[in-house]
Amino acid sequence: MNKNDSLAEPHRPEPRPEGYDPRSFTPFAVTVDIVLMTVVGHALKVLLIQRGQPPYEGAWALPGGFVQPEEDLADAAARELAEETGIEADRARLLQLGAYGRPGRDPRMRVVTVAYGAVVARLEQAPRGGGDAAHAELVAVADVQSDRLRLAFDHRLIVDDAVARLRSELDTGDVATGFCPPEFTIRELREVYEAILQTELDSGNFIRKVTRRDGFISPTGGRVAPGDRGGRPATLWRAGDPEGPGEG
Amino acid sequence: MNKNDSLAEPHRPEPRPEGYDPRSFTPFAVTVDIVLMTVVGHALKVLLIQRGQPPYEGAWALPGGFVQPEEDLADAAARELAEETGIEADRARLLQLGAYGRPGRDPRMRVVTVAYGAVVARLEQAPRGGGDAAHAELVAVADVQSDRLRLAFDHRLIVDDAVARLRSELDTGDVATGFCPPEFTIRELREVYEAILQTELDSGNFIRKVTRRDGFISPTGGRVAPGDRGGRPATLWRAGDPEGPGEG
DNA sequence: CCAAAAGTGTTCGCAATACACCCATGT
DNA sequence: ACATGGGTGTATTGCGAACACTTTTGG
Repeated sequence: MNKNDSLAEPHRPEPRPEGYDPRSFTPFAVTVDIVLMTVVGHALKVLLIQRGQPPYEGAWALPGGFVQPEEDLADAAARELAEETGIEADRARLLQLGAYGRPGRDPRMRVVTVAYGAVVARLEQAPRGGGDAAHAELVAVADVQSDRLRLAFDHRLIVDDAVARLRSELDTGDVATGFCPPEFTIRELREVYEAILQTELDSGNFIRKVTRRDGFISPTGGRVAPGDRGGRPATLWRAGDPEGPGEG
Repeated sequence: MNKNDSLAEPHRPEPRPEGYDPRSFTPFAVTVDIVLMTVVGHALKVLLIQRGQPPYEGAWALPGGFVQPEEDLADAAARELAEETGIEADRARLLQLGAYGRPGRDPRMRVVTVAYGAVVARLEQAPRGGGDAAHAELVAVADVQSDRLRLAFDHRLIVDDAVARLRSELDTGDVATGFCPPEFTIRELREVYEAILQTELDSGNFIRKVTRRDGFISPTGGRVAPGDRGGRPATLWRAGDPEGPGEG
């Protein structure tokens, strides 16, 4: 607390209000961690990788890796996403969640990680990326939050924050359509909401709500054939404005 | 995009899904930057420091500094706040805004900064901290956003993000009371809203709105004498629940 | 008594909810 | 005909905006 005790501070004589002395700093490792989320059936799932070596051997961890020397944080997130899952950034929506840097969060070294949420359309099974045989799996968020799974580092915290952020952005942001394929029915969109919020929503009211929201979704003109048991064919929609920015 | 081209990557042979190889990483400088915000009169203000040396000599910058080796990010923010402004963390509300790490954002070196918003009760003049004579000033956010002031690094972006976040948290979070002293009238609280949102709010409706919100404010029992021109005396309030967590 | 500021009541319109109802299809 | 799912109409309710009104003070 007191700025006069200078125990473990390497080269930092005193505070510099004009910024800092660029020659004297303690180096950190900076990584990005990806919270890849998708909705399968009635469950929100997150991609985790089971660790095969210490620390936290056997525990589940978020995919991630080092930020490269000449790379922006968002670019690093996109690259790690592609490398570790095979999903190119244009198939996912990335949003920064925040930075996590508690000392000791990685027992090996001082690491600050910047967490990114990645929203992708229904993945039925965990993608295999990078050409390695690590055990990646799409895990229900409920299993994480009920402590049925042991998560490495502070990744439980990061997942909790990601889910909270996702819920809060559902009604205001454009995140929800990211869980749907390029063309989708309102039923699919509603099931995304229901999986994330863990509630049942009234179909009719939901239709009005999302169609009224300006610039949120727009009809493609197409329709989709009903299922085996009949029913009126559903309208197809895409994210964003009719000719607006997005799917062009 | 292809993991086989390894051009500018120093010691990173291939992606490691189990996390990363702790021996091979590129070191970053990690700093915290503080967006100290306060409401003075009808204006939202932010604390900036005029730089006396290159780069960005003469431009205005956010206070901030390096994260220490054994320090959490939030602790670093609290320490920098105290060192550079003399404001102890218990007088301010700190909230993490996000990480900024574009390559080249600091021409001297690769720096990732974690920005923190700090909300404090009315500061009439810029606090002087740290024992140095740097020129610190409380600047109207309007002056920043109208480009009347030149900001260093990507600090304009950070200020914009901070203000946007502040506005969005006004209606849901507890930020607003942070701009008020420990005991305050609803008029003071309303003036905070008006300064931040740049609107006029109906007094009567505002009273109902904030008093109805659960756990937001509670009466202290005290009243305050009216001004020179008379008027009914106002009730005094404090943040949080009656005996709840906060002011005790 | 009048002005000023705090706080309450009253009305109106909008938006969310509940739910009935019609539409288009398969069997 | 009937079941099934898509979509609209309608009544109710709760909340916020606008604003009139009451309360409590100073001059």
